[in-house]
Amino acid sequence: MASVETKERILDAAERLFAERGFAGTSLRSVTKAAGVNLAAIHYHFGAKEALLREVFARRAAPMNQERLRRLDELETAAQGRGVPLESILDAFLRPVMHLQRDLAAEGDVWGRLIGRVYSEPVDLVEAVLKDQFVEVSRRFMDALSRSLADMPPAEVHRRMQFVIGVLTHSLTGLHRRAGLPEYGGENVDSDDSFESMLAFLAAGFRAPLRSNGASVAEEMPVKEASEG
Amino acid sequence: MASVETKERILDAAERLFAERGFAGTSLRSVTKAAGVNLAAIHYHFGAKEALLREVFARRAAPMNQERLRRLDELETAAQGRGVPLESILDAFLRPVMHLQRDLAAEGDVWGRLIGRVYSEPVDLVEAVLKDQFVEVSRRFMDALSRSLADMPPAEVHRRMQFVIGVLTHSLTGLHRRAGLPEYGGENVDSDDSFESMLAFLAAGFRAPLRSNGASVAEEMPVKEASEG
DNA sequence: GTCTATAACGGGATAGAC
DNA sequence: GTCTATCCCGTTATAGAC
Repeated sequence: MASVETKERILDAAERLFAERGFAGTSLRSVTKAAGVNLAAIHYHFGAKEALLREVFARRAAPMNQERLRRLDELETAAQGRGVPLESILDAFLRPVMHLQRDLAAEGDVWGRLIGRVYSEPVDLVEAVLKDQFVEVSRRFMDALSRSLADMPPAEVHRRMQFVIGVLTHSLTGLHRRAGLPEYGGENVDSDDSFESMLAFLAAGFRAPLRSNGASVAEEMPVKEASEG
Repeated sequence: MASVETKERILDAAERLFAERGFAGTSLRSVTKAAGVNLAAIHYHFGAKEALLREVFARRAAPMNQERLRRLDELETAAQGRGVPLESILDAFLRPVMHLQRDLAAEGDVWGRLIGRVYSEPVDLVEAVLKDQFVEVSRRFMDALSRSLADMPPAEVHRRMQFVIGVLTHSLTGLHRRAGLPEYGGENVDSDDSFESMLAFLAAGFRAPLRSNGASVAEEMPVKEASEG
């Protein structure tokens, strides 16, 4: 009876601490302290630290990704094989994250920061904990994008999808709210305006034609006048 | 004499380990082992773990940011107050990172991964270690962008600049090379093609008009029929 | 299911010889 | 400048009482 409460209190506390300090930076003792439980309770319920992170993450990610796939299914059914519009695909990918982030933030939760942070944990940890949650979503959305953007090589679609994920995770960490420059306004990342802005940015970026292979990293930048070095 | 060598060996080893495992996940003992030096040598040369991170980061970031500012100066001089084109500003911001990343990667260095990772360290650490390196660059580029995009509110410019940073840092971590789906090609993030793709994506995204305030996060997504793309 | 107690180890930092 | 040795604390994980 109290076991369920205990388990959820541990999950809540761990979610917050992992989000704020990362995996290595969070001690199990700090979790027990924040949750008001005993150290042994964590090992009883989860077995080990890494398994705790796995459950913390899966608790939110699983329903979120189901919702993403549900929306994509709906779009593809409606499209009847004609290819789903890019904006709709991106919307189906991004909106469930934002919904969940917003709803949980209202309860004081920090899922948004966690998902952003977990992406930058050491690779081994990510593969052990996070990868399973995203394999299907990645494949399904990549396929949908490739069909929608038939002119774009799959490798390029994949690359641009990584840009989308970069924008998403960086926004979710909300780091710039404090690390950014205050004079330009501490806008909330999860506001509706911000989501619309993100969607417009990403859709336009995704559609950008590849430039006529002009400059390369090796060349200098295209400054006309001023000399350079 | 050997002191300089020792100090640089420590910096090199610490750069690699911080990049791979993060700050909290890296022990000073692991650094000494990788560098082949004594534990006390780190405290002699740097004083404390956080100061070591600061020096590791500043060693690369300082010249990189000077180069960014030099390029921006050049552009603004050439523009004679007429406003620098968006693409050139983004180029000046992004290319020095890519140059440095590519040059160091050729020596087996991992600066790219470090800069990507450091951005996702706990906020307090970022403010203590990283913020100083970027205050001037942020202000200068924000000003240039706001002048170039005179129609866009500064808060929106700031928001979109965060999107740029999200794409940049996520690309630099190179995480998707392993966590992504292998069948779509393990493209190198630092290839010239990838840089051109990023620049085209970001410039187009930055120019995207704000949508006519149609949907909001609270509303449902805009599935009409199945029409167009 | 929850507790106390402790094992077994690794962490950052420092003193002081050389 | 570089070393050894050590302090002192925190870490994960487990054993076993209740």
